[in-house]
Order: sequence, then C-alpha cells, then structure tokens
Amino acid sequence: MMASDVWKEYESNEISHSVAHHLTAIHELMGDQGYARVSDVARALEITRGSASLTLKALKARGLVVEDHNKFLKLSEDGRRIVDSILAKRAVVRKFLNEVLKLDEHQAEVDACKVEHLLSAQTGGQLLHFVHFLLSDDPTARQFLTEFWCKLDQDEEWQWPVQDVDQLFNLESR
Amino acid sequence: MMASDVWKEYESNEISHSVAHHLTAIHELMGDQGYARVSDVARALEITRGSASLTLKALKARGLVVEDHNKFLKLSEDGRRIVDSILAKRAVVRKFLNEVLKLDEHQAEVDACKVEHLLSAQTGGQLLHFVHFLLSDDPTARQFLTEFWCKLDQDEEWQWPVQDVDQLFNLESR
DNA sequence: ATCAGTTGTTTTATTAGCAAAACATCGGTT
DNA sequence: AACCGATGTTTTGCTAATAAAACAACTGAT
Repeated sequence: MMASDVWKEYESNEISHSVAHHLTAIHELMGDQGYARVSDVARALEITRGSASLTLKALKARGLVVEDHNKFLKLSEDGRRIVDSILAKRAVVRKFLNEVLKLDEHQAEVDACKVEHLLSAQTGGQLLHFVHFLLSDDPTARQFLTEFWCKLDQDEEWQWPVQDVDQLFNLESR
Repeated sequence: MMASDVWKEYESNEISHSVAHHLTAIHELMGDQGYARVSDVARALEITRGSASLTLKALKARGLVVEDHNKFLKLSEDGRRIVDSILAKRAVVRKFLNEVLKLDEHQAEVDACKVEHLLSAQTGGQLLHFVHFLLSDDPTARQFLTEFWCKLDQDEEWQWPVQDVDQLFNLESR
C-alpha cells in the first residue's frame, strides 16, 4: 500500500498544534478575565513573550487575530470559528476517552489535546453523533455500555501492542 | 483551567510523525520486497534521498534502525516494537472511523495516519477492546450499531462546529 | 521626578524536517 | 577504458516554533 500520498497530508493541515493553542488561549483568557494580551497568552502557554509575540504577529497577518487600539487581542470571525471547531472536537474526544473507554481524566485530556486539531470536521461530527447516542438514555445504548464495562473488568489485558490487529478481528469477530 | 501543563506534552512525544513513517516504511519495504535501503525509504515517502539519509542516520544513532554491512536497513528490536504499536493503533482507529462511524476509507486512512503515533498505549488498548466488542457477534453490540446507523441516516446534520458540546450533552442526555 | 516592574518587540540561536545541489562510489554497458 | 545510472552522503538554505537576551515604552509607587 505504502500510502505515500496519505502521510504527507499531516503537514498540509492549516492549523498547527501551536496555532491551535494560541487561539484557544485567547478564547479562554477572554472568558476568564475579559481580555487577552501577548503576555497573557505567553503566560497561559508557558512560553516566552517573544515567542508569543512572533506567533501572534503571524496570526494577525493571517486574519485570525485582531488587535485593539491598545494591544488587546481578540479573535476574528475566522479565528472564532476555528476555536469553536477545535474545542468541540476536544470535548467530544475527551468525553469518549474518559466516560466511555474509562481512561483517567488526565490521560483523556492529554490525548484529546494532541488530536483535537487533526481531526476533520467530518470525523468530529460523526464522533459527536456517536458519543451523543452512546451516552444517551436510549436503553440499547445503556445496555451496550453496561456489557462493555463489565467485559472490560473481567478481560485480562491483551498483550499490547498487538502484532496483527486485522487478524484479531478476522478470527474472532464477523 | 488553561491546562498549561497538558498542551506541551505534544512535543514530549518521542516518536514524531516523520519518524513514525520512516520506521513503518522500512517495515513495509521489508515485507514487500525483502529489503530496505535509504533510497527505497525516500521513494516510499516521496522525499529526497538526502532527507531520508539524515533522518535515518539519527534513527541509527537512536538504536531504532540498524545497518547491514552493505547499507541495507533493518529495524532493531526497539524499532520493531514501536512499529507494531503504531500499526496496531492505526488499524484500530481506521476500523473505528470507517466501519463504525462510516467515514469513507480515504478520510479514515488520513485521520488514522495523523493520530496513530500520538495515542498512548493505554488509549490504544482500550480502543481495541471497545471496537472489538462493538464489531463482535454479541447481540447487544449488533443491536446498538443497527440503531446508531439508523439514527445516522435520519438525523439531519447538526450545525457543526457545535458551539458548546458540553451543553449539548448536559441538556439532552443523562 | 525617579525608580521598579510590566509589557511588547526585535535579534540571535537552536531544533526538526524538508529540498536542492554537489559530490563520491559503485555496477553494468558498450 | 569510458560512460551511464543508481546509490549514499554532505552542504546549504528554508520554514515553523521555540528560548534567551537586549531594548523601548508605559505604569505605578514613593
């Protein structure tokens, strides 16, 4: 297969991890303290003011961040839209990892943070549908989750990493 | 919340996207043609021989790749272990996105490729348990999937990105 | 008014990952 | 022997993202 055309799409992502967090930091600072300056973003992300200054300058040039008459930062319409989509994906992934797969909150937070900006809108939307139904009051969903968690408890751990996942599925299911 | 301690763990990942694909390329080349040289890896990844040479030199220094007496590359024990875990995660994620969430194969492949090296072993293991049960012959799992897919068809798409995912869950479920 | 602290910017340097180009080394043809 | 093609390496340069340090401007306290 080799999928040489697939793996390079990683870099073609317009929102890097760093950019995603600069933008969400502005969003959270606005909510928490009502304003966001370069120093606030730097403190929130624990990077130097110089680094934040440069990155935010680029984001202003890209039209994702706008600057007040007095150096106060704000998200543009586009920036806001990007933050919304990132936070939605993060919330869904975190919820799935924590409340369904029963990973501890920190692990769920870390993994959600890593992938939030990489998932397509398609994927995010479908995952939202899935988790929403899975955690709903629907009796089938409840029963399924109950059985799954019960299985989780009794299942002695597989050897992981599994050598051939496809084989595992082919042999035991379907 | 701000999670300043969380977001930096992104870089603390020992396996970068690039490294992950250099390693898996060697693995696949060994399977496909029985050997892997610098040029083969470069061709597979569609990068220049120079780039591959430098990256692979670093991987040799890290002990993940070993070199033949005649410049033939091979994965070390550690390298092999890493590739196994990455391929297992990729397979599970791809299967989940494609066969459960019903995303088209290309999208599933691309998204799986983006996140495969970022998920913890914990997460990969739990996800494997989940997908394995979900796609098994268990009647509860089958019924759940049937209902979910039915819901998928009838559900008119949410507005996406959703502004407040947590609110969506709080209001409509639990 | 001066002094200290905060803020924002710029400059210099580093790292990862790539391209491009130059170079050397083989191996096989003719 | 001369040439050609494939291979591997090195060097140079680029971009993104960071740190570190120097600098300028503003703020507030005394």
